[in-house]
Amino acid sequence: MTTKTKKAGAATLPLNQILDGDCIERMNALPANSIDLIFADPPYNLQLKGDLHRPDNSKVDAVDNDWDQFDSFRVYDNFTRDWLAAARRILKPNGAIWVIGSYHNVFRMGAELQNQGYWILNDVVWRKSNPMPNFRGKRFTNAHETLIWASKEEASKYTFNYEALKALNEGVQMRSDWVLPICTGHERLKDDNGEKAHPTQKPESLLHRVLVATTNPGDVILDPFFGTGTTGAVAKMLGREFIGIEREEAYRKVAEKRIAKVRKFDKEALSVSTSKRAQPRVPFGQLVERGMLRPGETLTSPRGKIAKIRADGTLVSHDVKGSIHQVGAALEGAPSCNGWTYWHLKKDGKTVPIDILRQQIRAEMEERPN
Amino acid sequence: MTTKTKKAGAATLPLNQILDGDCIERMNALPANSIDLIFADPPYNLQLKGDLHRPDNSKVDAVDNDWDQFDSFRVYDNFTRDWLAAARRILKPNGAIWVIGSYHNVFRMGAELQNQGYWILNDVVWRKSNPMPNFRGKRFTNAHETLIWASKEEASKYTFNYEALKALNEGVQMRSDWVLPICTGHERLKDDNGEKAHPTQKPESLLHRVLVATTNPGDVILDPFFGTGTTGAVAKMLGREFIGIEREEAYRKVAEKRIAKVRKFDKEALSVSTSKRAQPRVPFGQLVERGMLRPGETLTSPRGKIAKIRADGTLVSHDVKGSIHQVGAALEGAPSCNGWTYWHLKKDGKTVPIDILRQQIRAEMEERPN
DNA sequence: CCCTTGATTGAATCCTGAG
DNA sequence: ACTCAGGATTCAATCAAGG
Repeated sequence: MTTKTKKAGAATLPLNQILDGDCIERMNALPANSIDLIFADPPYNLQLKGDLHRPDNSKVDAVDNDWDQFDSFRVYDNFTRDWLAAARRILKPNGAIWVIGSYHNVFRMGAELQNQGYWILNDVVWRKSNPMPNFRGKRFTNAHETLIWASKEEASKYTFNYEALKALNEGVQMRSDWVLPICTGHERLKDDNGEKAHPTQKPESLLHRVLVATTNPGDVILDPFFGTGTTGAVAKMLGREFIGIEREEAYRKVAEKRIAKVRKFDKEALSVSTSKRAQPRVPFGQLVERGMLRPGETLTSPRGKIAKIRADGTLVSHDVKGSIHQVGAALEGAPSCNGWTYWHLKKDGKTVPIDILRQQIRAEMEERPN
Repeated sequence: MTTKTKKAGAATLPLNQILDGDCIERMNALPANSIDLIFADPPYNLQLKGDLHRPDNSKVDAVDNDWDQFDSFRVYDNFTRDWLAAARRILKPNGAIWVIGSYHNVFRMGAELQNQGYWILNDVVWRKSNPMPNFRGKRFTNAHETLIWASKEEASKYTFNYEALKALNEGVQMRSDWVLPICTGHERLKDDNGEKAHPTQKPESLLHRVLVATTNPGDVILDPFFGTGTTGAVAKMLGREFIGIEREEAYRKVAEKRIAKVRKFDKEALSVSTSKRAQPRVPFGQLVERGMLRPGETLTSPRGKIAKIRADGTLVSHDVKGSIHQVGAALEGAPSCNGWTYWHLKKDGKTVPIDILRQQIRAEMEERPN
């Protein structure tokens, strides 16, 4: 993967680069509706305190009376409002965002996401398997951080690789609580003095799960608080494109060096389990046309209902006529019915769902795609 | 424990009673600085559209009660602001509050808590061991709810029974994520028709942990959204005083009957509250996410079969795709296969089963349980 | 009595493409 | 924008019934 640009409407995107400067200005300079996914790990209120200014630009002092505290929330809220608005503009209509935070800032981010019309899809808890203990024993060990996954708007057709995530979780659907270790050991980047290069480096396993779940290969992922580039490193591994924004030169340098060393996984490794929805549609009538089923033959349901196949690929059962789905639904008094799994036929003495015939056709299409 | 009143400054408190009517008016009628702890489970403002059916076509019994309907975020925010303000006035200076919610409302509650000068001590995640799945496969299983624990103000000397919680947790610090089952079975209260008496009854184990952690015997606990009285029932068991407020007569009746039956220090209830530790199940996908195995790497079987690892933790070998177990079984023509012992990798020149990687992760979990 | 099997259920912002 | 219809989609726990 090399640095390149990508056409997005009239303008181009600076792909696989780390932009310097203020993330709001940088995002405002990008074309609207051009980004597939944003991952954002913004600074927390506490860490911002030294930098905070009142709306009139006077410095906020460290006194913790109520007014000052409210004032600092207001400054943080303005900051949150502005970067979330800039992010929303550049997201594609079907784009989505992830934000991560702790109780210091995540409630304000979540409320502002909702206020701006983002549509929350899940809040996800990153449950740290090796958190820092609470040394003074005055509170519960702070053992998790919260992520919020939201689409640009309620109507967005967001990306979610359900089957891949289910595969990652040994065949049961992935839950909203993720147990993952914090970033330590050789993965934790050090600066020239051997100190940790960034105070809150996120583990690559976290980004791996986020990107496998909610992007596809080739998607463009933007991280406005790039830090030491975990998002970029994992995006590159997974065959995605990234755009990073980071105002601290020291972090940019570490990130560039880090990402240069990353190798992309090979193509076959990047394909993931897909759902049936992604497979080609096979009309039931095709089974009849192909002679796999004969008009006049009967199908049975698990509970003993019977229907007869007609030449046009519809079924008839007493006075009910229609598609395999409609007749199944009508006989069960159900709002809907998947006829492919509902109706069965006798084959070699065994009763099997007609879906196995569809699978045969799909296998053929796989071999000889048209 | 009987109904009684307690001197609180000039006024008295209606202890161990369920007050009817609006919780804001009722709280405003109580003396200031008189309550030790508030536990609040307000309406979540779920915004459900159509019906939802399970794959077997049964209909999900949704929370569609009038009390959960709000016209807009603005209306909900005003409601939240008013009841949180009323709650704060009646809390003692060293008092604290717990609120519980989901992503629909918890961010708005958290932000307003901060705005009003409450001091957040922890956000706590209730990880449900048996949540309702995501039936359509469109999102992550919504497997948790969030609690926020906050003191009345930053300077409050709040109650935290560190050692008791540590004991509850088999000798290690209690973390901010709690694994507890949802309320089902005989604990779930039924109405006269045998239907669930309340759509969102909380488990007693949850309240047990909250009250043991942050109150002492004799403390006064107020619940402004009392429902069927879980807070009151557990408070009574644990020798605390409670005040409930509930505007629905049906819920009040159920709660009164329930609490009358509760005996103090009910041993069985105590034993229910300590959740058994979950078996550490390690999905193969986690080895990939954690970088212990790389997508694209190959695994081998004892008899020389080869498979390649994909980014979602599945394997591919020629035209066979699936979990480590599925692919192993297919290649051997066997009905099943333990992929952990079947598949091997090269490590330090030796061929070893991938199970040693799982053992590594389990060892880590052993060291730092929970 | 035990064991197996099947039915039921839980705070849910739960479909999508063709016409 | 809309409607219509194909057809994809579930985990853990409790409890009752049957063997």
